[in-house]
Amino acid sequence: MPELPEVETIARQLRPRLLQRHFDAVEILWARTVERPSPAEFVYELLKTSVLEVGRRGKFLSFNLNTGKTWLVHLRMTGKFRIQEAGTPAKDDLHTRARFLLDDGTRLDYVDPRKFGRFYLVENSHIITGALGPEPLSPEFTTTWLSTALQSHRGEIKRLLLDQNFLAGLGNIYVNEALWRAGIHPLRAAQTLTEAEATCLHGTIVSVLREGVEHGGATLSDRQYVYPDGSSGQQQLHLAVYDRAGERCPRCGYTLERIVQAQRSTYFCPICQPCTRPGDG
DNA sequence: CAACCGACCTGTTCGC
DNA sequence: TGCGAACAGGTCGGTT
Repeated sequence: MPELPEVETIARQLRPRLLQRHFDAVEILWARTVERPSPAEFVYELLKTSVLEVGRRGKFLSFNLNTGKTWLVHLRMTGKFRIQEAGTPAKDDLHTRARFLLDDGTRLDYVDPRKFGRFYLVENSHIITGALGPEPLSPEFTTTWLSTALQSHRGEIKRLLLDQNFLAGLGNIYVNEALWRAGIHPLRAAQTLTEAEATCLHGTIVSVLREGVEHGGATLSDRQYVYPDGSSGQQQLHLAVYDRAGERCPRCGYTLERIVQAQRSTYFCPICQPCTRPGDG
């Protein structure tokens, strides 16, 4: 499910539920969910600790613990958290991979059908997130930075924007949307973007992510819950191109196209996103 | 280096 | 209806 806006929404929902709470019980039902340390050590280290801070870095959720360690979660494709209120009959999901009992009686389930999501418990979050690129919604992500950074990359702009070590948090949905809004063809070589295009792209990356957060992220699959409290996002109603091959471009009315790039679907408008830069013919 | 590909997994949808 | 192929919001590691 999650790109930056979805992970941010999850963090915001979990924060008030987890701050100052202790873990009274921790169960790992699918061992490979815990990347490090071992599942047994993970359980041992988490038990009886409390949560001082809930945050996000790129697509990672982070929980700072009173032991000084940090629990990081990457949800990958299908990871989800679900809060089950104290005193209500707990519903079991076939795909629950880990369970946490909090000291207020709340149960926190980690559900992940495809088992791709990973937990990390580390002394310093930098061990896991240190190589990530800048946060697109932070002051360090500036037009100047983007414009300059693009110049040293010969590869396709879409692939580059999906690279978390270049910029942290964009995924397939928001990259497609940002490029469409900026009128930039996804196959363009990054370093061929003009300064004006880089400036525009910077603006669309920020706006598409901000809107995503404002709308509570995108919920693509209609089944089950998505967020810890059982709610869904609304950003999917505002997507112009993602998963819309064959439909009309909201801007010009031409038929949207799908191509495959780095083994992932790319959606774009061949009219609004010409494959050459302005003035090249 | 960059591009490519399989691996990791399960579920849903689409085409014949 | 059934069955296999393609596809899915992500990333890593090994090979050209």
